[in-house]
Amino acid sequence: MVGQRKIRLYVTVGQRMLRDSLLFQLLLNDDVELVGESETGVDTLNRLSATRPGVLLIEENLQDNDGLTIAESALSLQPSLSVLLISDTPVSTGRLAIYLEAGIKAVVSKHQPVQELMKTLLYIRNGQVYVSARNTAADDTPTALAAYRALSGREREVAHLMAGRVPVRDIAEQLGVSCKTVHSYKDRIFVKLGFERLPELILFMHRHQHGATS
Amino acid sequence: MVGQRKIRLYVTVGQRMLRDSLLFQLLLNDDVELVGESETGVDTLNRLSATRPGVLLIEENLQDNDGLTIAESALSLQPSLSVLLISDTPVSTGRLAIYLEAGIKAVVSKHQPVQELMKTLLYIRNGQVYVSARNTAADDTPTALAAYRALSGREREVAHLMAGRVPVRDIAEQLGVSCKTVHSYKDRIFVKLGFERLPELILFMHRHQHGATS
DNA sequence: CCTATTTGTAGGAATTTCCTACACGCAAAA
DNA sequence: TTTTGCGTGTAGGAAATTCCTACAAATAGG
Repeated sequence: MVGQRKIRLYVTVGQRMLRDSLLFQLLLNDDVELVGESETGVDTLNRLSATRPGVLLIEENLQDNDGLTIAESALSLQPSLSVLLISDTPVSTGRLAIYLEAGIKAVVSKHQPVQELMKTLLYIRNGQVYVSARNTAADDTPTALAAYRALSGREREVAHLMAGRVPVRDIAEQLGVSCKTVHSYKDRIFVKLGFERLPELILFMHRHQHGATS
Repeated sequence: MVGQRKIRLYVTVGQRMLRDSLLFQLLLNDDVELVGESETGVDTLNRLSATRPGVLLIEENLQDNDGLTIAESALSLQPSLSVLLISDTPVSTGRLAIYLEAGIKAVVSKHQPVQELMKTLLYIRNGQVYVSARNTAADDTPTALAAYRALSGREREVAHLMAGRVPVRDIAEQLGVSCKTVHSYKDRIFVKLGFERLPELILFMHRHQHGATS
């Protein structure tokens, strides 16, 4: 009962590289269904009625227009649309208020981690507004960090080894337990930290100096 | 014998969102070992000798400096370094020449697909220079597209269904073959198109109108 | 017409994912 | 203090996935 129906997603991001890497991330989630993508605002508006997205993920600064304007037009065309704006800079409370006023459901800045984007997307899927806890400063994985500190000894060992890309088999051997046990640790670690795939853990461990392999 | 030793990668990208999503991509490859990351050029230079990367992936336009300058400094500090520059705009032949002159191994623009980045990274890992085929215009998955057209009938059917997130089991049933067979198709499709994970296929199919699931 | 490759089909082994289980210890509640 | 309960170390099972290998029929090139 995580989420009811699929998220019909439309993505408007100018640069292909960012759009692609965002989409690769987002599409890993089964609930995300891509219904369209554009580089520009006008193109987005043109294709809106044909694609009928539930969520529009759109950059604030587009080549041809600004995202806010496009979002407003889109909302007038299709009021049920949930708009998630990606801003280039951290969002001040004042700006945020303006956005919300305009009917935008959430704003994520490019200075926030990608995971934030997915999280926000999941939140606003049903038309709810979502304001992330502290999106002003360089907050960063505060949740994950707290969770990490709460890991048990064994879990940390495994987390460390996994982040160093040590194969499960070797970890099991080193710790003198069965592979199954290692997998259990892995599962628990991922659940506790809220991660889905190895790169997330690697990156996290690296960033918190817990990952030094050698 | 795909690649000899691991790629010791240092990433300098200003915006967290882009950096993260690029890293998530790149770290999916076992051969990539992240040794450091920075948002700024000076920070990169400071940490260079401590991290000793083999490849420096750096944005052209940094907040504090321009990537080219930083790259040149980095190269004088550590001549064995392979620098991969990420430019904001498509790269003209002239600019490319200047970059190569400066000792940069390759340039990828943000208007190119992410896969291009990984491909390039793999190419330059051993110090070779890599100039992608046509990086001027909106080329785009020309390889994959050609490969797609060369898929056999059965393969296309499976590709289509998989892109629509139909479970393997259901595909097998629909086509009246065993799950194993479907997996074989899947493997072949991925090999032929040069993809690694489902989102790539989904995106590709979507972009070429082959993915419409009703 | 004959060899070489592609295509449709599938099996096996190793790994991974997702659950469930369960004893033990420590901590809070009674 | 005795009980109840949650977290931790440990592991098993089922299903799915990945990575190979196999092999006959179809087909394309000579």
